[in-house]
Amino acid sequence: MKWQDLAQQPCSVARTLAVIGDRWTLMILRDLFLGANRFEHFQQSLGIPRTTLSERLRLLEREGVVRKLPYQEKPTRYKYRLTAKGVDLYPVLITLVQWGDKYYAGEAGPPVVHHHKRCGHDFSAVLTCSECNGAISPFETEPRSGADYPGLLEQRANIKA
Amino acid sequence: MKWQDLAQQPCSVARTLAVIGDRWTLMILRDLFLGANRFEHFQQSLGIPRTTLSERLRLLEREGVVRKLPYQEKPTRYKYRLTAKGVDLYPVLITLVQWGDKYYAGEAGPPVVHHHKRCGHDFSAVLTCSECNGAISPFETEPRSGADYPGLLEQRANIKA
DNA sequence: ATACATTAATCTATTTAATGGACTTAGTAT
DNA sequence: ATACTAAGTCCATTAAATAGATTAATGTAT
Repeated sequence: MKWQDLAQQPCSVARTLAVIGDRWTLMILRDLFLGANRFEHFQQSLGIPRTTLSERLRLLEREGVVRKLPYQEKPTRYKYRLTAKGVDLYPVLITLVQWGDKYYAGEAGPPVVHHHKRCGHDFSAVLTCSECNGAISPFETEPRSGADYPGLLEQRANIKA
Repeated sequence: MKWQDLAQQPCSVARTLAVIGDRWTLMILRDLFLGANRFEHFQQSLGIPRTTLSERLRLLEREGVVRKLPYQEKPTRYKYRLTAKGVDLYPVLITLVQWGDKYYAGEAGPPVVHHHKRCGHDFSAVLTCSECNGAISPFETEPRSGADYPGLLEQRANIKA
């Protein structure tokens, strides 16, 4: 099965990965969250091949994750800015960072720390429940089929331990 | 620049993506969190080429994200189980799901909802600050260079708006 | 004027990775 | 004996990634 076909599945992970589930794309998003916004910035910061960068930016723009904005005339040149939809990927990037910090930081500690300007402390992000505000542990949650997808999980449930 | 070289960078995003930053790998992790654990499960559930699946599982095992456990003798056959390190990827998967739910669920609503057994409600996950417990907005945070990486961000800071 | 510099790409040839299908191995069931 | 299962591996084909050169539209320095 080809990759693209997976994106047609009724699965929010698959659909999300069809847009951003690529190493370079996620690195571009990292740079965007750190303030980079121009083609040359991404290219130099990441060493990404120009063709690949061009193709990825086009996809992100088509999907409304970034928007091209002119920053000068004659010749008109564009920078890339995260849209609201793009900014909504912040939790994905933060959770990726934290896993890397925990398992791959080594002796030197995390290369980047995250500061919460509101409270004035360096923080780590904690997943909490929208309903009870308690911290979420994967052992206390379970996936359930959505209203319009009866039996979706049951299909996978005939899985032996 | 090749992919692998990026993983050498002092960046927790890059290092994390070197392990799990691949579409198939993240889909395999999705299946693991839904309870799948055998080679044939992943292959049939995802339609992934067997060579690719084999290679990805080997990498996940090598990195300690999953562990191979025998589930029968004669012939000995193995299933895959998330390690503690693997379970720690739960926040990544949940945030990916939620972004997909928000932007790609369509009319029918999310295909899967997440239930918090502890409080008895379907929930969405909210990122909160470990220090003040407030919800985290990307507009109220800033990245700072880690103690042993002075100037790391400043290198990227000569970026014009 | 001419040459050089910038920026954002694109074009092309080469290298690398993904894909699909058949095959293997060790055992069980008919 | 034959068929079947599970977890892979092997191999030929196809697609994607990569590196390097080139382009286009300007502006700046000599």
